[in-house]
Amino acid sequence: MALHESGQMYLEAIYVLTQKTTNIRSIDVGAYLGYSKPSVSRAMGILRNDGYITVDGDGFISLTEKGKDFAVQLYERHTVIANMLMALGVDEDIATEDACRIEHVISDKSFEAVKKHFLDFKK
Amino acid sequence: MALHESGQMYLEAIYVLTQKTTNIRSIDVGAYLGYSKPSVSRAMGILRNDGYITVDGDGFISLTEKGKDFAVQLYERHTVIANMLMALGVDEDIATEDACRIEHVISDKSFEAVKKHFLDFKK
DNA sequence: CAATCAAGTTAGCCATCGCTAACTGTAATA
DNA sequence: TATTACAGTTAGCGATGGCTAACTTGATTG
Repeated sequence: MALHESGQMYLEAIYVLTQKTTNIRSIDVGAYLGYSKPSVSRAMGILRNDGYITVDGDGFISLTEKGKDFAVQLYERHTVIANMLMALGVDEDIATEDACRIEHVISDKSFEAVKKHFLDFKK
Repeated sequence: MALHESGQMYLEAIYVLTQKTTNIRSIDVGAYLGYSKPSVSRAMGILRNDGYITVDGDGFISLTEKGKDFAVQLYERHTVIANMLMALGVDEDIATEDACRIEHVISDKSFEAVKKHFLDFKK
């Protein structure tokens, strides 16, 4: 099954946290996103069930190949969109919030077009 | 109450239809959006309740001042975002679909920044 | 050793927003 | 006039995805 928007948010959070620290657990994901334990628990069940993450006996979360591929793509979208907005003069916090929402709804084609333009624009 | 994303979609549809034809009814909105009669009926109830539209005895829908202001803003976002994507080489149908989703999630500040850049870029 | 705390899960509520089925009421038509 | 068609509404289902309350379980600590 394809990931819904909320699943993508959780996956990206896991990826970001994994870059900073090793040994990530559900509680850390919840703290990062500002969500309750049961919400995270359910989401982790779905991500695990769909093969995006694995969870070991101590509750530590790892991204599978599939999960990491997806998260890396999402995170690239996030950073490109946020950087583009900031380059146009938008404050970092607003650019980040907007990137968080736009990254889930923009098509591959539009994203690639925006990215290409932004790279040219920076020159 | 602030309009949710679906309410914004209905409002924009009403606005677009009103530009083309007068005497718009729920059935036309449903046909335009591809939604069922009950879905439109509920949405119209919410828009009417929140003061975005009025509905006369024959079921004809009119935008209130508040509704029109909102719809015009939304539609401007839609056209600017779609035109921008097309200017970057995205096909019209994809640009339109993406604009439909992005217009509901982008902040005022980011939209204004994108719009300004796009106007400069066109020169 | 008992009490407490931390992490996770289960059960179940609520809102949004699609849907179908089935009803009402009015207008057109055979 | 009786029937049919059309527009709208009501009732209620199902998915997503937040939440609280309350439980389990294991580790820590007084």
